[in-house]
Amino acid sequence: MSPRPYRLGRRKPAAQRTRARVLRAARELLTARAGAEPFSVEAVARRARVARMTVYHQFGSRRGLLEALFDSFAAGGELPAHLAAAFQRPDPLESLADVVAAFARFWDAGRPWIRRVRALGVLDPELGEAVEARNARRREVVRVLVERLGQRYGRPAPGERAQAEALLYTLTSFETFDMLAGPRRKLPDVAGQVLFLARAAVGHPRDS
Amino acid sequence: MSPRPYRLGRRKPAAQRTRARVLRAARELLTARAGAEPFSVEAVARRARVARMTVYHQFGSRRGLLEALFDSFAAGGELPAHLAAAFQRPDPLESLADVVAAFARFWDAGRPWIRRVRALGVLDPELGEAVEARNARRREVVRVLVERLGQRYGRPAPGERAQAEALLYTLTSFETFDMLAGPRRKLPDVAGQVLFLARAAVGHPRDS
DNA sequence: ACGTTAATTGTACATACTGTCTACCTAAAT
DNA sequence: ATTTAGGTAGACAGTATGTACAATTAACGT
Repeated sequence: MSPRPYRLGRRKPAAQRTRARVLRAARELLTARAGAEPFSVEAVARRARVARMTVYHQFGSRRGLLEALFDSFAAGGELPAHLAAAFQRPDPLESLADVVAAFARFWDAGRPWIRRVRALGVLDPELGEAVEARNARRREVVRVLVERLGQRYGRPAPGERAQAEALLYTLTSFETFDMLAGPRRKLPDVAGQVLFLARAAVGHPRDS
Repeated sequence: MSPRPYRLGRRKPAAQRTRARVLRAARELLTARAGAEPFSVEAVARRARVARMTVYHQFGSRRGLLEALFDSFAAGGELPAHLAAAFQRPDPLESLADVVAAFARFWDAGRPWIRRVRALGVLDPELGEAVEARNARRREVVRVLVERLGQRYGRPAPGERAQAEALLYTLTSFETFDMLAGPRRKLPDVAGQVLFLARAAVGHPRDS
């Protein structure tokens, strides 16, 4: 009765390839220009040339597919490396600049479809929670940053620390980048503006 | 063959009452807590105790309903009066403070459902355009504000003006307020933080 | 008073999507 | 050879949109 042991072996890469194909199709579908075919499991399956049942088999549900998409993006990018490099800097103000730049590149890379996924997250509370959980890392980054700034430049007011965290969290959000970038602003410009506000938020306007 | 003239007369208020009832139901449905029944014409009609056909008759489509909802909110509030008052101020920096406060109250009043409508706007491009058009007024407000600041305090650099406009437009957006407010921050706190950043954005940090 | 108009409703329809289920085929593992 | 699991196919119930057509009702114009 107990199932005999079974490892996937050679089948695993094949399965992961179809998985990747589905994720790619989902990303493309969400990126789709103004025509905007609505995002549906059916459409994803069609585009990936896969049976709809395969999608459910691999991701469980529409929600699972979107969460997996978000994760694959976060895992595949260079964000962790950039953040690590940012915290190597001796001066926390330089860390701040690097962190802002890192998130700017990160958001910019996935701009068209991240916007849609976040919108879906607003409409579907459970998906929203999952998406929000992906921001926990950013929350932590901001917290550490503010802490180091406090140590280096000494601003011990307890309320101010929370305020600075809230501001930086908002300023480094996807929404801020997305709105500031608008339809055609260049990435460096936007990152520069965000950094400008971020420095003001932590009490260090202009250049030092 | 030409239809004989016909004014609604006494029937008009009755029709507008059902219209209002439908809009109210829509707003309530969008505000619905975590349970989050999905927003659908069917659900709105049920809640308004009205036939689904009536909704289509009055608003044309799901999209039309949402646009009408947005408009009714903008028309009904005190925002225009607050903005007018803001621009009465002699000092444009005081105008800025009032404008920020006005939008803060405006967004705060409709927070739960505005978030959802905007998400729907991201997913449905045509609705998105309609929603974006509602922001034209804010865009203009920001433009005039920056212009007056330039006249009063003299910062003629042409690029800087566009930058300041972009920043203020982003800072006064619903998304900024919504993120900064989080689940439980108080309105005055948030407005204060936004104003803080806004002053920095136009080159007047702190108090004067 | 009587025909007309428009708001509202009821029913039905074509289309599309979600999630679930059952059955099946097949390549790979044991 | 037998078992396991990935992928497929078809059907199903439930819900949604948008449209069409007919019916009801109350106010309107003459």
